[in-house]
Amino acid sequence: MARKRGTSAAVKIVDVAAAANVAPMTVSRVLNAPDRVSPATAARVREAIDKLGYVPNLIAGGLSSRRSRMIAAIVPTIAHPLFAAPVSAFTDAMSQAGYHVLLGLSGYQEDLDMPGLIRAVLGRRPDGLLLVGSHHPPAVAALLREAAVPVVEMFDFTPNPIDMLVGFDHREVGVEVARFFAGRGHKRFAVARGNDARAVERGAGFAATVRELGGTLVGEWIYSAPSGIADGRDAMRRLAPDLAPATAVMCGSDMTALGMLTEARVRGLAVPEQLAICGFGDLEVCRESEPAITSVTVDSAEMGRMAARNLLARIAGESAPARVLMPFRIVPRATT
Amino acid sequence: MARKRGTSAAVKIVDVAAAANVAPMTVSRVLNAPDRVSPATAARVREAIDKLGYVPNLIAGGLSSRRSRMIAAIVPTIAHPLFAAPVSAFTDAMSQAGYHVLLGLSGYQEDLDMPGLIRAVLGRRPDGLLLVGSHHPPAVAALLREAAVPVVEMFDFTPNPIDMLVGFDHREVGVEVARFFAGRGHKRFAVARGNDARAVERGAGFAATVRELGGTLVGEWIYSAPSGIADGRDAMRRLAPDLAPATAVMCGSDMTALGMLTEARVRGLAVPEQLAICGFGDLEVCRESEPAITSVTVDSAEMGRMAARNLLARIAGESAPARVLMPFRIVPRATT
DNA sequence: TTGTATGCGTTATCAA
DNA sequence: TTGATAACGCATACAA
Repeated sequence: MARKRGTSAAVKIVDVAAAANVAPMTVSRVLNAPDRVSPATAARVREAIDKLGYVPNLIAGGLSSRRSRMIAAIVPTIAHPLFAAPVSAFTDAMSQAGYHVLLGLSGYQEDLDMPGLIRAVLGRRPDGLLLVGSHHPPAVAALLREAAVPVVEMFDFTPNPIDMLVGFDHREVGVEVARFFAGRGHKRFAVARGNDARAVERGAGFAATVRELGGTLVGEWIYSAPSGIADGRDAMRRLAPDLAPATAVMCGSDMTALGMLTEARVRGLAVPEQLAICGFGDLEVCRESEPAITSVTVDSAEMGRMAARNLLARIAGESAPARVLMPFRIVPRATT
Repeated sequence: MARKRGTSAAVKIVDVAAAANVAPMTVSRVLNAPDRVSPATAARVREAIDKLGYVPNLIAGGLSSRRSRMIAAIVPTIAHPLFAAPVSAFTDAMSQAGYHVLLGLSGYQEDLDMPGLIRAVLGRRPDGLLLVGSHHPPAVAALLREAAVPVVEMFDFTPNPIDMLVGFDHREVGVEVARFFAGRGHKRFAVARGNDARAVERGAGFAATVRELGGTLVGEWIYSAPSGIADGRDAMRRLAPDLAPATAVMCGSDMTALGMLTEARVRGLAVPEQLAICGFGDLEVCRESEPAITSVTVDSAEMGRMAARNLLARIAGESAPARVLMPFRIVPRATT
């Protein structure tokens, strides 16, 4: 014996096996495949487990079975409610299925070493990955494809997912918001949005549709993601000179929308008469503000659960759709 | 050979060792203790690592070294910004130290099987635990003490932590808010808060101090945590009959405060003349609302980093303070 | 500075 | 239905 490690007082599978007068393998089966053990021995084993307070070592189990029962979730931030909701739903669904979620925060900085983050996480040999967003450096997709691990991307809807995708079409959101405004007679439009890829797409769809419908884009204000209320107030201050006569603004998020609404009130601008506002995300802040803010809603909890379902199916070797397009809907409220 | 497992195509430490003409142990050292390897061989090994795309299996490493380099974070919810900020900061700090964070969502339901959640997480053999909040079922503390794993509790300040504690004194917050209001001449007070343990403490401190100072608690509205804007609007509707003459309200969170402010505006109540409002958390929503809302601020990002620092110190075998009391401060704004 | 032997705690596989 | 055995891929302890 060439080692002198600290004798772990922790109870192991052999201890349980000894206490129950069975082989370790039988204990393992009681835990992982109960139907392959006779009820009598299973009961005896469970008794021993309880008596000894045995907590199976999933690290050892993972090494042996080559299944870690962990999922890595790579998220730009959990501090924005837009992401917190689907990530929570995803985590809950995974927990119920017996998986644990490793949280990786990628931030919004371009200089973050995303491939490094992915590599670090792959060292844990996760059974699957959740990526929030679909705009990664090319090295990331290569890394993941090579690792041959199931991946779901969530939030975006792009043509060539790394593996699977659950999201919605941000460009189409912009298109629909423009149509919604136009349908209410608006001719003048503006945008206040973040510089993240999704907001860029929504902005592009909006601008293109505005042109198509013969409207005018009178102003555009771009801030750094993630969006806050201050960004909306700021946008209002910058865009104010261009907002008369009546203009309809698409905001990058509900936070931005609330900020614009707040600043509009301060400036005595009539909403929606002089300024119509549409947010994005349908957060509580929109529903409960006064006036209530029109917003684009998407069932983000369902999106998280769907991502979990598809990932679990793929892990189980079942088929799962490569791309799931989630619906969205504009909820008209008092700001339009 | 009694097995026929799938021949893993994955590159392992022996493959790198062969490619670099060294022993596997040398490769391990290049990765975990570079100063114990000569620069020449280290360079050769790194080259092999890059060429083969070797990603060390941390599960195997963890089993061998008995250090998982994982931390489990048990949080009621990440969907509330009050928790999202410190948990983000904690996760960032841990990532920088080479640790991964396992996310466990405990929710607010009493019926959640918290001991079960803890046991499941302990199966991963985390090197440490972060618990948000200090009000656990007794079984949880027993479980964790027995596991002999470093634990930090965050957010509360209680006399007998399981292990370590970084938080602030919620009762004292209530006391200070009452004094703050009284110092501005208020005699009539009300509370709108959640039913979670921390809000209960703040409410108790507030009520006791109000009595002590000869004021009157004219109303109290309690909702289910976590708090939202709707809870604040609701509170305003319920408390309205009791709010004349001028009353000062302590809210359970900034969301509640924003809701009350919104509903007060709808009802034409003058703020702060007829109704003074103080929130809790100092979220952006307070700073950027109009009027800006007075709130209690605590550096929650620093709290998360501090929790990470202390946990890392303890893991490294260094000493770390058992209890760290974080300061808080009332930020007077336009609602008081 | 580098290498060798061994075990970390579990599960897949085959045999009984 | 149960058991014996050999990996799983790496790092510790010790030797050279």
